[in-house]
Amino acid sequence: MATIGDVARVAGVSRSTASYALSGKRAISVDVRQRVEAAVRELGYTPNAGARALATSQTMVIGLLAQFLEDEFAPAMLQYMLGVSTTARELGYDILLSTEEDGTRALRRMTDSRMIDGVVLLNVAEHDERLPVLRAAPQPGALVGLPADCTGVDVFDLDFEEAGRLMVDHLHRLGHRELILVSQPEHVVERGGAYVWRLQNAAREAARVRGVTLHAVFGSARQPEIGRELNAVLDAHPGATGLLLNNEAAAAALPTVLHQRGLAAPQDLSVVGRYSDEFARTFSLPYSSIESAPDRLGGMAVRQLVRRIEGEAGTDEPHVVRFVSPELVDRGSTGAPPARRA
Amino acid sequence: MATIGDVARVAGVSRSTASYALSGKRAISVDVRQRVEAAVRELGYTPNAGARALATSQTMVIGLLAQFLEDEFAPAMLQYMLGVSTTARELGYDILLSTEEDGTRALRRMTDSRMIDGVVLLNVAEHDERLPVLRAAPQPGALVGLPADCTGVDVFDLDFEEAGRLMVDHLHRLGHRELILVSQPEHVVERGGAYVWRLQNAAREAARVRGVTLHAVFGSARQPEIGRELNAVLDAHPGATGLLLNNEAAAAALPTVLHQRGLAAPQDLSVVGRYSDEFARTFSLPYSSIESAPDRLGGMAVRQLVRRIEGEAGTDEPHVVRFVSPELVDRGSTGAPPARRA
DNA sequence: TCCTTCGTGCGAACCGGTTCGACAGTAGCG
DNA sequence: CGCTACTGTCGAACCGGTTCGCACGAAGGA
Repeated sequence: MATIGDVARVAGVSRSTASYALSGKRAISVDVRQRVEAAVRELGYTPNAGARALATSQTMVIGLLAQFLEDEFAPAMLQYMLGVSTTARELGYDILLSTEEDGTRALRRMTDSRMIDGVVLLNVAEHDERLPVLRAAPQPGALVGLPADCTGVDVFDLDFEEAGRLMVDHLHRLGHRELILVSQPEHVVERGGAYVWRLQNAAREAARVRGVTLHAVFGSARQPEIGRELNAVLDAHPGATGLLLNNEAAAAALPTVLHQRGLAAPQDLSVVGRYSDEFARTFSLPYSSIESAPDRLGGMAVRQLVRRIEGEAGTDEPHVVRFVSPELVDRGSTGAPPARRA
Repeated sequence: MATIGDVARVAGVSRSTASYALSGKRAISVDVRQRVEAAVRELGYTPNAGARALATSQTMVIGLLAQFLEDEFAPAMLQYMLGVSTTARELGYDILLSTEEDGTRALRRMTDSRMIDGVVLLNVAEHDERLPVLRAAPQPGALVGLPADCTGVDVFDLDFEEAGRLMVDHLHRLGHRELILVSQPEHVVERGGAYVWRLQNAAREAARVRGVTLHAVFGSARQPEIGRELNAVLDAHPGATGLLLNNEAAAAALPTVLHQRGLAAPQDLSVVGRYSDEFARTFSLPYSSIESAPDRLGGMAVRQLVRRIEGEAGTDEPHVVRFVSPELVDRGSTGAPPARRA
């Protein structure tokens, strides 16, 4: 494999001159530059990443810590990963991926051995074990997901509170007065998935303010349990005319459930979900939903991370906590409440 | 950040001695070794990955080239990625992930700049553009998916021919004489997804031998199209009593379709799919299926790749092409054909 | 004409590891 | 007792880049 020494020799210059000719960090005569470039082409030279990392202490690699927790919807995680990966590549960075259960160990390995210039943490929990490790590391980090303590990191998340309000307000405005909210499993919350209750509490509060009855339940993450639970909760609240879903499995199961019960949305029941458009397309879910924008969030995290890595954001520049405003994608599953549910 | 020089100084030895004490590649007195180890702990020393890579020309990183092609089921790809990732970690390797559309460029970048010791290619097509690049690279490669030309690489794939035969034989043995096979979209085949017709042709041949009628169709990768197509093909062949699915979207859509038509499996229709158990669990698909074992395939590819990287498999050792035998996971969706389809 | 300045290129040091060869000191052996 | 063998350590070189300081020649100004 050709080294810069080979390039220099073929071009008839010194190694340092070859380096400068390629980086452009010093003035080089056109003649020499062209000779160097010709040598590069002739030899098929590509700089050795390890050597460059050693010399510049820049790896041009970003760590991506994904964790696939039980009862969280794996395909959703994939969307975040893709958002991070494609944006990173646009900015010239590669991705070192970890899917280890023990995220702290993976993070420590990556940062301590200086394999990466910065790191993106996905699916950050309320009290995430990885955060102390990240704060102790010399590399900057960006999070997707809102922890209790945001010091020292840049944070991006969907505004789940606003999402909860939006769901309730939307149906209230259409005339609904009794709603059901199906969240993700309760132990996801207990594990630190704060977004579940962030949405739920805000929805509750909005319902209270509007004088709307809201039945909030936790649903399973799998069929057939979630199907049974949906049936049960619809049985339990025959007066409810709107269904809010903050649970991918519930959304995927709902078509069958509604069909079994002979219900149609929005004629008999208005439905609003909270998931990504990609998810909706893959499973062709016909429900209006709050776009969770995983690719966008992942992209934002990477962009900010790269700004910090490249020092455009001075180390002193305050860290950001940015919430993406939820947007309701109308797929026609909401309307005026029926006089009486079938 | 502490370097091995710092460790050496604190331990009162030379850099080389510190290095040997840690690697164990030469005899070191217990006294010195303990002093070095103490210094490591005191300073929190971790070797710099770039420097080590430069010195040893081993990065302990494996490239993972995933491509998310249109109309291929993304969550399935994720399962392969997870299989690769977890096995790599078990063997001490990290994963450099590329999801670029232009796989050749990503591959060239990774190999030429020596960021990786080897590479796993997912979703390999019949005539995959990445293969010439891989063969020209100094690093070994392992594929998941069967290309036309396997020289110079290790190949792992599900035995799709056997899978096709197994599906047909299984239903034939139960007494079925007219079957429908729904494959993935035709343009997936045209793009080089040979596994589609490998299964289909073998199923056709098995049907011919057994005297079974087989209606083979290509299905869409999305709802609602695939739902309509399933209805149409069931309408078109009222005598068919068995349904074979080599199409994740079709499997996901089938529960609703069957419900709409008032059919139940296996009473009215026997169903056999071809997807992973993980997929079945996530969407709670009640159909028996040929396990596509993505995690296992990914793991096998990595294991073989690491053997080559670490030279256990001499460079001369012949490359392997290994097919995983399909296994039918019985979820109770097949049985004797009904006297007459409802 | 002499001195300064600028444009170019070179040599050497450095990044942080690993590894080879040399060399004391000690043990083993006849 | 002298020779060999082995153990344990060190110094130096090397991996392949980048970057700093310096030198040299030509151009420009006084």
